[in-house]
Amino acid sequence: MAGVRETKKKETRQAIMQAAMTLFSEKGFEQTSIEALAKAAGIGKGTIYGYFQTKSDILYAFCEDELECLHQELTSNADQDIPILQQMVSIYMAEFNKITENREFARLFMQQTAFPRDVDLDRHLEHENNYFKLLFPLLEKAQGRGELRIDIDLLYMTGHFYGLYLLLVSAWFSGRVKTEGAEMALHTLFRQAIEGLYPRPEPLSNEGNKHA
Amino acid sequence: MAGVRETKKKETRQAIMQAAMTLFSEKGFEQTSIEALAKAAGIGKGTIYGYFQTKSDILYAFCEDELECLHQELTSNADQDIPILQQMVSIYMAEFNKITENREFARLFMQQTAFPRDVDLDRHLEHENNYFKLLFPLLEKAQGRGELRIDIDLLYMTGHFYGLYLLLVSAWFSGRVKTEGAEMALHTLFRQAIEGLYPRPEPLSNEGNKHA
DNA sequence: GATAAAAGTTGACTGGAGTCGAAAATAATC
DNA sequence: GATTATTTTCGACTCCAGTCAACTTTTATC
Repeated sequence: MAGVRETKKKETRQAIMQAAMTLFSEKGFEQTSIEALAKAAGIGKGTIYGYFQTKSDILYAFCEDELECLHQELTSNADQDIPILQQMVSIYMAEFNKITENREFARLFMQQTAFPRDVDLDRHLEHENNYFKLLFPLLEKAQGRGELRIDIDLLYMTGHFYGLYLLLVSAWFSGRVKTEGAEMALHTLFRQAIEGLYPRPEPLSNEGNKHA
Repeated sequence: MAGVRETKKKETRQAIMQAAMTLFSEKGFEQTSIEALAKAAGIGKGTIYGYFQTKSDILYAFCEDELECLHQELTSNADQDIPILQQMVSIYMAEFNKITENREFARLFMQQTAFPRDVDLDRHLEHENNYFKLLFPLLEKAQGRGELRIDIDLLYMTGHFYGLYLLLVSAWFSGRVKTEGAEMALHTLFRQAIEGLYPRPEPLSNEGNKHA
C-alpha cells in the first residue's frame, strides 16, 4: 500500500492552508499564532514546519495559488487581438484587484515577491517564469501587429510594464491611488510607457489608447 | 539649565544608531538581539523603545539618514542642464549603489519603502515629498527644454521613473541584474520610457540617449 | 531649595516563532 | 509477519521582540 504518505501529506498541507485562511481572515495574520493554527488544523505545532518554512510562507503559498488560478483564467479567456494596452491593463488590474482584497496579505505578498529572501529565490524565479509564459506570446503578437517596437528585448518589455505595476501597488499602499482610481492610473502609466515621455512630432493613432 | 534632556536624547539616539550599525554589519540584522544592542549602547533594553518603535525601525532610520545625505550631495552637485536621461540615471544609480551595499539592509529598506506599514505612512509620505522636491525642478527644466512632454503630470512622470527603479532593484534581488550591469539596465529602461514602446516613424535625436 | 509634576529609564515579564530529539507511523527487506 | 530503515509527528524547550509598572532624573512652581 505504497502512497499512504503522499496522500496524507497533501491532505495535511491542505488542512494547514485551509485553517490558515480561515484564521488569518478572521483574526488577522499577526493575531493568529502558529499554535492556534496547528490546533485548528488538528496537528502538532512542529508539523507545520515540515510543510512551510515560516509563518509568512503559509500566506505566501496561498497567494501564489490564487494568482496561479487567476492566470489560468486569464490565459484561457484573453482575446489576444485587442490592443496590447488594453490587454496589459486587464491582466494587471485582475492581479491588482485580487491582491488588494486584503491589505495585510497584500503587503506581505508584495514585499516577498518584489524583494524576495535568498532562500526563496528558486521558487520566486519559477513563479516569474510562469509570468513570462503568459506575457511573452501576447507581446510578440503585438509586435507582429506593429503595436510594439521589435528592437526591445521581451524581458525589458515585460519588465517595463511590471515596474509600473509595482509603482501602482506602492502608490496604493501610500494612499496616493485609491482602489477606484487604480485602473485609470494604470491605464495612464501604460499609455505613457507606450507613447513615450518624449514629445512626439505627431500624435499617435488613438487605437487602444482611450480609457474605457 | 533647561535642555539637558534634549541633549541627552540626541546623544542616546546617536548611541543606539551607532551601536546598531556596528552590530548589524558585524553579525547581521537577525543575529543581533535588542538586548545586545542595548548593552553595546550602554542603556537598558526598554529605553530603545522610547526612540524606535521596532527593531527594523532602527535600520530603516539609518538608511533614511544615509539617503537624505546622498540627496543633499546630489542636489548641490547636479548639473541641471545635461539631458534628463543622464540626470535620472545618475540620481537613481547613486541611490542604487548606496542601497545595495548591504543586501540584508537593502531588502528590509525596500520592503518598507515600497510597501510601508500603515503606522509608518506619515513618515513615508514626508520622505516621498523630499524626493519630489529633488526631482520636480529637474523634470520641469527638461520640459522647458522640450525633452519631456508637458501634458504629463509630474507625479506620473516621477512615478514612471521610480517604478522602473523599483523594477531594477527587484531584478537585482532575483539575480537577473548584477551590480555591474545595473547602470546599463537602468539606462535602457529609462531610454525606453522616454522613447516609448511604440515604434516611432522616425528615430529620435540621439542627444543624451547614448550610454556612457 | 523644597515640592510637585512630567519625562525618561529600567529589567523582569509575556507571548509567540521556530528548534530539536524522542516517539510514532510507514515503508523496505528478509 | 518480524525486523530494520526511513520518514513524519509531536510538544516541551529556547530565544527574543516588545510591554509595563516601578523607579530615577529633570523641569516647573512656589
